[in-house]
Amino acid sequence: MSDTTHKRWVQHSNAVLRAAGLRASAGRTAVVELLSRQSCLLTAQEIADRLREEGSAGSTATVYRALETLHELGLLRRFDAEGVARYEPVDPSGDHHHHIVLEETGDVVPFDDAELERAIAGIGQRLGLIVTSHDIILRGRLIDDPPESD
Amino acid sequence: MSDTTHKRWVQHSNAVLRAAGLRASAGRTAVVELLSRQSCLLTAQEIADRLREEGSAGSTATVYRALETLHELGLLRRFDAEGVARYEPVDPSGDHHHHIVLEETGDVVPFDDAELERAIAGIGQRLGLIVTSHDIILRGRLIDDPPESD
DNA sequence: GTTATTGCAAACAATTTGCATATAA
DNA sequence: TTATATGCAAATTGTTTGCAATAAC
Repeated sequence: MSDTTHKRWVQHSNAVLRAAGLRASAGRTAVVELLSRQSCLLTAQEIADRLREEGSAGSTATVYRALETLHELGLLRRFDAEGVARYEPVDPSGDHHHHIVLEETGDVVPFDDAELERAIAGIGQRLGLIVTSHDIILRGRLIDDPPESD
Repeated sequence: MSDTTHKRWVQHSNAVLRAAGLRASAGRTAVVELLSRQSCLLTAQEIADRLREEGSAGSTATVYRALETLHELGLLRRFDAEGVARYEPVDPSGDHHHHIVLEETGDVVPFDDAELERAIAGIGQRLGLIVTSHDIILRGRLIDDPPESD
């Protein structure tokens, strides 16, 4: 996400929160701020740690509560993997990406692919249902990397 | 999966386990048996409960250990969602399906879609990497269902 | 016999919750 | 003011592990 997109997401989030009757409180605001700077997956712990590092408020409980609220309001996307949840901002313009986990390193790399989106868009009709969201995680490696040999 | 496929998976699993130097022990065998009958996602707890119901061996620890082993050997697929892991057999013929979570009920329905598979198959080349596996979860509702209104 | 496997209970890790206090509106 | 938000600590939930007893091969 571009710098402008970050700001737009913060504003959008604030608007949605206000509209839901919630307040611009310190803890939640700090979480929104932090997430807006980070375009890709963060865990609750990582968020809590960083907030504490930079001196912002943010107890574990507050971070978890903020993430739950933001997720419910559709402002965050959530991924569950290996027993931990990770979150990232949802671009209000509708843009989104997916993730591929590199098997060598465990790194998570965002990607997007028009062909894939097209296929997903058609699934609803083919199966007779309304698809409201989708999560896709690929696993693989860079083409140059040697295959695993442990 | 058909009845025959179930049996094939059990046999395949047993072969792989033996090849890995592991024994045909009671607990793990019961887990394999149970999973072969259930083609779709089960949690460790569900497995442990069912085993106990039907009188088979199966402490929590054994179930978790069996699932870990089977997953490592590529015999199971694992999905993380809402803080719980779910497992299902991997069809040795390479067939696989994906899942859609119905938002009304939480039910998980398996589906597969050739178009989607085709898109995924092409992603590797388009992005310059080797995709070794993929997990896809859709969320949505049946076309007749009324949209949520809470 | 030797080595893998089991079950129990204790240990863990991620997340949630109760409650009294602080704070935005 | 008054309802929302916070922080702490305790409680839950899902999963892992140490260890002595047991079962496969």
